[in-house]
Amino acid sequence: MNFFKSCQSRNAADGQSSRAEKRELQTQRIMRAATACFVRSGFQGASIHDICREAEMSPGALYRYFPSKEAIIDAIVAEARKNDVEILTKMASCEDVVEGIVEAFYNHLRLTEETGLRPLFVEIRAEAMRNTAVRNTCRKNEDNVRASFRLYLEEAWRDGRIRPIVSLDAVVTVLMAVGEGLIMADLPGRELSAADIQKALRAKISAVVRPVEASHGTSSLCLDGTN
Amino acid sequence: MNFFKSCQSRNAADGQSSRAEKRELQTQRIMRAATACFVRSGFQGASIHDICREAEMSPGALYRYFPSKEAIIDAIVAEARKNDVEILTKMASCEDVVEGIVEAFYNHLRLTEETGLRPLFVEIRAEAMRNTAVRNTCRKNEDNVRASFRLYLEEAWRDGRIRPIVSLDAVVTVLMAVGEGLIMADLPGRELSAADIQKALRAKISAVVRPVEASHGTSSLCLDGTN
DNA sequence: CAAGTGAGAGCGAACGATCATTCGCAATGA
DNA sequence: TCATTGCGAATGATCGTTCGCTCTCACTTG
Repeated sequence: MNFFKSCQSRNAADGQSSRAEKRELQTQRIMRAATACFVRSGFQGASIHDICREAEMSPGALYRYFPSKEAIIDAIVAEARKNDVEILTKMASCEDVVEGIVEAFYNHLRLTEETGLRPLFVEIRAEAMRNTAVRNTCRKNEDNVRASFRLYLEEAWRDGRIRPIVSLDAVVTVLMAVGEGLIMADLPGRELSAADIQKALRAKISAVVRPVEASHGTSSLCLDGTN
Repeated sequence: MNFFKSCQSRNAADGQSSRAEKRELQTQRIMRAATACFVRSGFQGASIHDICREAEMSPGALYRYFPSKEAIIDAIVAEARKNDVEILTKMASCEDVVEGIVEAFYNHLRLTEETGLRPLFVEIRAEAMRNTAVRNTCRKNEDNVRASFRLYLEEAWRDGRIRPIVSLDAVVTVLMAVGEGLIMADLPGRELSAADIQKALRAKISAVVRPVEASHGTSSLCLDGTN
């Protein structure tokens, strides 16, 4: 009943926003503002008033959409890694395992940089160390990524495309450490070419995963100058 | 004149504490307490009152030793990575490059876990993303580690013990990303054997660095079961 | 050696600022 | 008409920091 009522209200090719749509829009507006503030000052450093100023909204209005600051943080943490999905499905469609992983890492790194979300990701990691709710959300995200990696490697292994060097779980663990580390590492000031980093990554990953037909894996990687 | 006077006071084989020694002791006591609080609640989450309670000291007393909370944070950040030095010198004395690096990483990981300082390290990384002073201190520490790695690899390269796959800078960058990533990664709940991780690391590092006499590097690494 | 002295150390109440959150009320619109 | 939304002043709590005070003790002085 209520369900039908709320659905029938405005559903045609209607540019205007229904009640629920507007609510969704405002919620997103708050989350976008909060994200900007958290990037700038961290979870504890950013105040509700900061977020309100950024969202051009009063505290009273904001609290109509989120019951607490914690809830805003939780929502943002839950949404933070939604881009991982497409990066991982793109990876899964790549036959060459080494190249697939390298590109996934690189896309992950590039997207993090482009969206300016790097400080947020690190902040989330820090918060996950003490806040149980955040930790659980992170863990869930991580489990998904982990499973994707594992499935990807497992299939390639069954097809005889790769020959893993240790247990798949160990491989995945170190792989994910590399991915996280690239985000944490203080690259921006370092002035290192993307190609160099990709090359180093490629070598590293092919080592732990060992493609059987080393068509370009081992042989074409050239030894380079000092700088 | 004044200098000599202040120096001559108590300098023999004197078990008692001079003025300066006591001051140093109290400073360390505050830093220890602050570290505990920061691990528990983060830099912004831990209050001066928390630190005072932990240090069993009044706010007034604490402010005799540090001019501000910021100063405490700065001091802790500057001291946080002092253990890196011995890990790196230990590494430098290891002829086998791959083994040296693997062991350095592993010691780093183990020490971080044993001291319970993992949340602090992540917190520092997050703070470094926005706080300039913290970032500069981190950068300085990082430059030291970076230089150590580079020197280590460079010497081994000159001696013909390794054959780097890309520019040394790229190798070092990815190496450090792995090190950082291992700390960030949510390992504790994962129940993965240390040996497995070491093995995966070993393969990864030997790939990017390529020991010329692959005495045990490439050949002895066995392919393992799924789990 | 005894008495005196002053800088350093410690305390904890108190400060103004800021925090997350609430509430009464006005405006909106289905 | 009434549930929803927005507002912004107000709330009590807590924040980092200060201040006036007492006490301690290494050193100077007589």
